[in-house]
Amino acid sequence: MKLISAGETAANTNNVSVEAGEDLVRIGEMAKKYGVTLRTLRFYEDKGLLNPQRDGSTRLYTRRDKARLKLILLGRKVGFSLRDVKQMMDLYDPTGSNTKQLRLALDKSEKQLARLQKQRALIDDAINELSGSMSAVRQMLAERSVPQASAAS
Amino acid sequence: MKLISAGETAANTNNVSVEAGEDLVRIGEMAKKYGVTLRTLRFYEDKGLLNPQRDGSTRLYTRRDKARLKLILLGRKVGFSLRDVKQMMDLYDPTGSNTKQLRLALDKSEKQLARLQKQRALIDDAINELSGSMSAVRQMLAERSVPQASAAS
DNA sequence: TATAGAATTGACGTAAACGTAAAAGGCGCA
DNA sequence: TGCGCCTTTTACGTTTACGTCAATTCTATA
Repeated sequence: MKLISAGETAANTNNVSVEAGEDLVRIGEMAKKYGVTLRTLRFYEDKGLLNPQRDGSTRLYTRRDKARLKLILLGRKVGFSLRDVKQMMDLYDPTGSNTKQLRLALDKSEKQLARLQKQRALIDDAINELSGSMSAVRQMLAERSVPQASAAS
Repeated sequence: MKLISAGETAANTNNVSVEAGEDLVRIGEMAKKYGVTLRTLRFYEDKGLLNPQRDGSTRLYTRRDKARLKLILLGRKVGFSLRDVKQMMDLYDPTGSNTKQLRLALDKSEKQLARLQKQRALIDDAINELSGSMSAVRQMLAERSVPQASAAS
């Protein structure tokens, strides 16, 4: 219902990867490929973690975006917040040695490792506490189901 | 600025525990005693987990409330939600054997234990993954700081 | 060309456990 | 009588990572 010049139409329609073997994918394929939802990809973009190209309004993800997404997912897996991930990725400079980025990543990793170990300890505590009260409860239930032979000791 | 009968005033003022050795405490003391905030106590009450008496509008916590609060805190410590805690406490019947309550508690505990163990496994994974990438990063930084004698393998 | 299937932006909703004012009432004490 | 402290209720704010519509537009295909 909108008139578009033939040139534009020809350039944008159909064949998605026309410029090079750039291997561009749209959001649906991207989501499927990495097991995330469309919402997630848009959210990451909104937070400045991804920057897909656009064909008109359609997002086109390059292999650069794929690499970044992999990093994001790894980061999330080990418990980094998206802020942390962004902060680390923002330091990436394709022309430099990225020493600063690596140092930051190492620094954050050490802290996160400490957090994880603390969490582990907390969970262990909880497990122990819970196991303890569970056997107490089992005790009570057992005594209750055998009301005979009680009274002493 | 509001007229209150002398009787009421005499009955409500000053000495808080006048009825018996009931050992009633107000919210401030209660909070201090258990290391929680006022907001938390009111929140728990709002959620039906606590039911302090009232002296006018002032909350007065009995030892029953203290026992319940201890349970709540224990529950939170081992990872139960307030909903879970409430569900279990709601089954408490001071006249019965509470078998149902114990069974429910045991059931929930088993599930929670499973969750905790799963979490522990996840954290272990994360720790391993993180340690791995940390040593990789350390590698890169080490190579970078010794740029001499490079080129071959 | 009609229609189903993607994709877009925008915006409110969710979960959990409180935090944080705001405005006001009641208490003892000097 | 004024001050300061404790307490009350009400209600919106916080955090994180999205979920879930809704209204539209685009695109491919039959």
